[in-house]
Amino acid sequence: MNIEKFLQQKAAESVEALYGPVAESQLQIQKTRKEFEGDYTLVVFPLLKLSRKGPEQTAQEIGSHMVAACPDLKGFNVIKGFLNLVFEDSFWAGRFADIAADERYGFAEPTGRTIMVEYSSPNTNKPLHLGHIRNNLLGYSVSQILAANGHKVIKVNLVNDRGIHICKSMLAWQKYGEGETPESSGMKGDHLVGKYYVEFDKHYKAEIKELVAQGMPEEEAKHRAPIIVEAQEMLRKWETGDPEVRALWEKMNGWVYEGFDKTYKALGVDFDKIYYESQTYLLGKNIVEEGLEKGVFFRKEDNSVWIDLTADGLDQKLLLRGDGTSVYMTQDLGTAFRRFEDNHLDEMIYVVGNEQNYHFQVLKLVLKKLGYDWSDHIYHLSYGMVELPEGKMKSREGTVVDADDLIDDMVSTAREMSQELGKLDGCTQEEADAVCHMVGLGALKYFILKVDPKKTMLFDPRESIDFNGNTGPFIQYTHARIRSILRKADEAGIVWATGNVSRDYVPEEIELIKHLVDFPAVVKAAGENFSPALIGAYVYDLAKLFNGYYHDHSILKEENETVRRMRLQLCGQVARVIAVGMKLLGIDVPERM
RNA sequence: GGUUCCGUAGCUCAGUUGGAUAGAGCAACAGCCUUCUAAGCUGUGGGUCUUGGGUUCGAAUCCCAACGGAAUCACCA
Repeated sequence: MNIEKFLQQKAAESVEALYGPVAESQLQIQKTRKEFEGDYTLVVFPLLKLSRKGPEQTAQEIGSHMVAACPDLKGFNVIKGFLNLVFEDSFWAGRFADIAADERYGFAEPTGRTIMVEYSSPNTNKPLHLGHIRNNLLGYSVSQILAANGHKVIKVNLVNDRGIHICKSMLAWQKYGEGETPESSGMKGDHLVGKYYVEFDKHYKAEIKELVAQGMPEEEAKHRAPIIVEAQEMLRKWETGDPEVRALWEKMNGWVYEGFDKTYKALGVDFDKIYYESQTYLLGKNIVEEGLEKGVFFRKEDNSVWIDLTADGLDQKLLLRGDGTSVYMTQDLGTAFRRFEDNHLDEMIYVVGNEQNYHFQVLKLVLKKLGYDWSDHIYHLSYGMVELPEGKMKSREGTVVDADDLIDDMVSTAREMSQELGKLDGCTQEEADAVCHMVGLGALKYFILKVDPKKTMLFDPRESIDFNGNTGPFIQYTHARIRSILRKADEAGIVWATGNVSRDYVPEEIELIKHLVDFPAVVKAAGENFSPALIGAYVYDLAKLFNGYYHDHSILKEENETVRRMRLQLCGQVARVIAVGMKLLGIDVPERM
């Protein structure tokens, strides 16, 4: 049951009885701000035309009528044009009982809708960095949130495993690698391959410089440098299926996948299906044919195929090269088509950085012009870049924050902090390791996910990510403290999960129950807005509320048995909602820390 | 130059379809551990919501303009 809707209904009845018919949009119910007394507030300004009275008097009349008509309401007060309504404690006791009885609290009923979420989508020529971390965490979290909203979610990863950039790493390894392998070097496979990508670039730049010194224009040198010519030759060989090149490609990609798997595992993300571009890059040509037949596309003299989007405020866009080979857009048209056909998707979500806004705008528009209705069900979850204080991260300039390094740093910081505080002294090494990983990753994930996805965010490597304040560890710590209380209650043989409970609440308890009541609406909003940040803010507020309560009221030491039981149950539900909420962010919470 | 997005405290960020005196955290300062975990709690200071117009009972939020920043406008993916 939605309390806002319930109150809106009650308000409508009262307003109609007092002043006549009223539109739903006129009845604005919102939570009462905490500096005023009350639970929910009706804004009466929009109703003044109906009542033909001043705000104060209108609010008084509606308030009196509502309280008289609804036994759950204890009273009301009016400040300016705001009617603040107060519920009986018994009402909140009822809501709390509902929550406790609902084993799937926060999860919506199945909708029957199938949604595919594509995220991660790395290149196999270099290791993952902080930008990929944001992508992965967002994609995974949004998938969890959509699933909680009752949708069937298919998580997919489209690996960009072919193309000139891959050949660059391969060629450099062939020329300068001297047979180096992950085993022989002790390097993680993706890092080893990345090393040769950088190596290529070094030699390439040196060759360009030399050619320019010999008098060649720079633009020409970029195309004529021997090493790039060789890389392009390698790509041609790859495309014709040259066994030697293919074998090298498979070997080096294998190293990269092994490396990626470790990073994915450390991040706690996974996929239901992995696509490889080497298998999908030929898709889409039939769509190009179709577009030509329908007259939506056109062919230029050089045989290349285009679509003219100038009437839509965009440019002309290439869809197929003159030699008949495909481009990025061709493949994306093909894969989108294939995915909707094969999976009967209701929605397709691409978690891709905002640098590709234009691409997705074009993709949707092209499909629309071809007459595919499902183009409306493509959504580009466009997230902002992660910037460093110096600006954008650039792989080739070495100004990237490496994903594995960052994860390791976070875990070791968590370990240092735990040792300093003596938190894990009683634990086995295994338990301690697990908690440090949980906390370190919790700090990282929360740091990333608490920011609105669409906004550019800043990461300063010189300032380590916080473990105090509005952070993942703060929330994890709150959970651990609650679990500790419940553990002690059980150890002391206190029966708290069943039996009579007090309904005599302190204000902080009402606040906690009110906050718990909001959870399903927050999950819904997070799903509709594809925003884990909403969940993050909610869970943080809940933890903060609880910590204040914990500080001021004893739980285990409460002598009145029914009060103590009520408090323990409240703790139990707070811990549960924290755990579920964090799970939607892909963050685990510990039993102790 | 065209298109899109952004501009809130010293810093990092919240601010639900327009609603009450714009909120957190960090940093700074002052307190609270013989009491369920101090990764916690309480308090103080800190704001022309970039600027200027407009819409209205009411604007950080909507509209227009200016200024500042980012992305993109590839036969790369």
